Amino acid sequence: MLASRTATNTMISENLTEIYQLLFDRFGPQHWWPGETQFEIITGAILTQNTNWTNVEKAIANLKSTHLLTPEKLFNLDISQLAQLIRSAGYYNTKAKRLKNFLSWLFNNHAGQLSNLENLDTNQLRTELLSITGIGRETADSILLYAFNREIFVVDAYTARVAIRHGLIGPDADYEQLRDLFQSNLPANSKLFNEYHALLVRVGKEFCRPNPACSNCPLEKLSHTLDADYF
DNA sequence: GACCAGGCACATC
DNA sequence: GATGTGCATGGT
Repeated sequence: MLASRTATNTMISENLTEIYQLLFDRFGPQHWWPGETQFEIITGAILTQNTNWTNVEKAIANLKSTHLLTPEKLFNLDISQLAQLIRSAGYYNTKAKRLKNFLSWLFNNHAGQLSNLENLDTNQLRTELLSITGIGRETADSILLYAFNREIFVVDAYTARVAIRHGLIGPDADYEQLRDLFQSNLPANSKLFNEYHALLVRVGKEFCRPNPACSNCPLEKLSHTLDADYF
């Protein structure tokens, strides 16, 4: 049992490495997360929930052009004004509240300083982020990886689709099982996790779509690709 | 006009 | 615990 389990895990590691190489060879570095500051990355992570990134870019451009993209400025900004500035990102009333929730937590618990969060260990920071209404697992993990360079693998709809379609995990895997798949079978390296997740989003957008089946996908060469019965 | 996009909380069963 | 629904803009 132990031997077969070890062999299986080794195969998964090899498959994950092969996938990474195929994606990186095709697409090259993705330069994620797009954002000049830690706070811009965090803001983008909340604004991009179930939303196309181009819509988020417009909202962030508004916050930048009005010189409001700092924790202090947004914390003091009227929520209805914030909602209007981020309108293009969709769900703008909901997301204005969520940004405010994050900022209230930051100011009430950490003196409004992102630098104070660097002192928290990854598990504690993750737990605290998840306690904020409007910050779920993907958003928390995006913040941990892309804003704080923590060794957390971000799971999203693309990650799940690629992993399930290529037989790396069963079709009913939940978020934490998917995160564990990558974190337990890859070296704990935030640079690798950063690039890997970005590449999965890239291949998911361009090829690994629900329908029709992919064509000319860089992962066609994988030997363990399943028929697309799961989607 | 339909469908999709780098989710999440909440109600209901 | 699983399932359904509201939230909303902008591109294809």
